[in-house]
Amino acid sequence: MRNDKAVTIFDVARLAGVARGTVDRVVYKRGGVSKKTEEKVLAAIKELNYSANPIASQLASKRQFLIACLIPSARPGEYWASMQEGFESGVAEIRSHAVSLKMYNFDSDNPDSYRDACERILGDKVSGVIMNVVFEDALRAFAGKLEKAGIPYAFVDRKLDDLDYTVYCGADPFEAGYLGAYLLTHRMQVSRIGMIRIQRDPRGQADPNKLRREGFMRYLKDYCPECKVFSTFIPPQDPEGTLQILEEFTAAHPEIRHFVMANSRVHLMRDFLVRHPDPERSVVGYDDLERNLAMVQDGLVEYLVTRRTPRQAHNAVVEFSKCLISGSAPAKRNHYMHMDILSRFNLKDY
Amino acid sequence: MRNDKAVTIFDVARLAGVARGTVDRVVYKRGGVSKKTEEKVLAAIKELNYSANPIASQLASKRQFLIACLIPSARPGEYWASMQEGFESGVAEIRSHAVSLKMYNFDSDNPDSYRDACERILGDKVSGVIMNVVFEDALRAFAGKLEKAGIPYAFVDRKLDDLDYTVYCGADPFEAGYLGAYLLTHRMQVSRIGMIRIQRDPRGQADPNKLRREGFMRYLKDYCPECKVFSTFIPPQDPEGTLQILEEFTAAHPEIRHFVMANSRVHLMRDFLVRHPDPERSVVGYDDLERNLAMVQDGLVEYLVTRRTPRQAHNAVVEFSKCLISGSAPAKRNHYMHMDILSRFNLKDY
DNA sequence: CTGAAAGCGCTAACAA
DNA sequence: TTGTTAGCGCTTTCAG
Repeated sequence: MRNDKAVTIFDVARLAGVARGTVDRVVYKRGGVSKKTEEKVLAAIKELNYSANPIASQLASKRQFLIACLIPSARPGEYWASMQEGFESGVAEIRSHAVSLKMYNFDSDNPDSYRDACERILGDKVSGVIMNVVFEDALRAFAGKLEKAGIPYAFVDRKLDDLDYTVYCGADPFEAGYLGAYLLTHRMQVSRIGMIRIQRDPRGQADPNKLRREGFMRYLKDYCPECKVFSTFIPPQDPEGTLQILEEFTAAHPEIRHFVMANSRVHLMRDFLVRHPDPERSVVGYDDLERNLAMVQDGLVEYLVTRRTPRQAHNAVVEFSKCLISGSAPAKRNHYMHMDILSRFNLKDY
Repeated sequence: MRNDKAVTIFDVARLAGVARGTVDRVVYKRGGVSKKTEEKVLAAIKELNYSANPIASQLASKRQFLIACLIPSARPGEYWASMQEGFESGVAEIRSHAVSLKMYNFDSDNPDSYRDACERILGDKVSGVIMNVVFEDALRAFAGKLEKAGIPYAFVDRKLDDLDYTVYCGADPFEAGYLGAYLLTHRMQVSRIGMIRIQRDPRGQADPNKLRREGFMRYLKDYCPECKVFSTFIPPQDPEGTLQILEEFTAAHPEIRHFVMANSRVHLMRDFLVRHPDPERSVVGYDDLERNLAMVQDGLVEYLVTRRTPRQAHNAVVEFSKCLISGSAPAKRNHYMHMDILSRFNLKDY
């Protein structure tokens, strides 16, 4: 089983009666080989069960791959920042210096800055692009251009199913929503739930948490049909305003003790929760931002539903790189990640 | 930041005014270099911020590493089988053909077969050993011999803290126990818990789940001090006997609706649970065996506390290999894994 | 103690 | 269309 280790390109060449260069041409489908020789080589490869030594290949070829990462800019600790971390640890894993990354950040509230970043990518002649779904229409236009230019692209976290992406790494948002509702309600009698949402200035942006909310509502329909959900919207950049809105909301609905935030910013509730302690209250949030984890640690959030954001990104660059390096389609195109449940007692080492 | 990519051993040699071979000797502390030259080389390395290209290094050195895996033999689907899977996927990740694995299985009920396997390893002149803790005394003796022979070893899952292992990958069993008690009791009024244990023929075997049980009890002490735990023991190889014991146990304690199995075999309760359905009952188990996952899927077990067994093993061989290849101590010696909570609604893609 | 040189298995440019 | 050859960056043996 491990004796195939000895099989080199040289053995194949000898058996096929050709030069090493020719074998190489066949292996990498570089063309310029007669049908007949190709068959001989292929036969020899099969017979010897040859597969190229990636180490040697790496060393000899000075090929460089530049992967463009197209994601919103973020401050440290925000969602997109941990995604960026994941990208970087991904290239670290494929230790070969053959792959490098370039960030193309844009303002997630500004489609023009997005289009701008796309243009820069097209101008830079990168080998591939990893991205998320933010502005759907602009994304479709960009993907079209990439395909025309023969540049492959991959999705992290969210994807558009009908596009011709190379790989995808992410979790099912509908299921995440479903799970969140389970965690918020099981073992309890819950008749009212407060759903806190974020005021957004959409400008063509796809609603990023729609599917999560749908999953959440679906669970209720399936298991707590009598349960009612009341929503309110808070301004993400305005702690004062947020506090006030939450106070008004809870004053108007004093019977609500169960809250959910389907977006990644349950930490925005912190002030409110700290000021109005209530042992009967239960809060479920999403995503493994530092500040969210701290909420769980401090007992303000009971459950956090998440997948490892950095790992998702990490996997994406690893898988995508493999495709680029090998020049072939991935063994598995869609990599769905398991959803993690985080509580106060399994937070360590996450 | 990426321009250090150009720095080769040649640059260092030139700057230090020595031959490449000398630089190599210094880098790998192979000795035979005068203090003075060594300093020059070290200075040059620091100045250029040189670090060896692992790809080239790999290719040039024909070193081979054979890692011995010392774990109990297992049938497919059992705990040790998934650990073995993880080992194998680990070597697959370090694609370099420099590392290979050899399994040394023993009968987990038979210390003699264990000692036998140890002897075989010693005879085979392996480069390193990955193992778990089963027979503590015999293990200590073996570890001593390994140290004497200069063979490094790593632990997966469980470890003995006072031994001089190279790396460890696993999860904290005490915490796992603590978490399990939380999941079994929170949001509920629980005053009695049934703990199902396995009848074992110890013969010098360390009790593998002691710490888990301690963690479990500790949680109760901290959060449900009035809660009482009743134990019973079932025979692992005897479904009839198991059923009968469980029936007797529950007949004797009809008020118990909360059960825990701290070992990896909650699936042994399946028959009983199926025959005596009870929507009020709650069961918590451990470890991600296929058959346990099926119990969760079928609603027989409410929560499973686990870490990815194969991943643990996978990480162990990857980390251990890195140490072997680089010949140096690991950056991080203890790799603690986060504990996963598995429920019916986040089972997919695990 | 140190330098020189022959590869490791593969790629790519150049000849033929 | 195919063969030849000079490296990739490092290790290791053999002289000196």
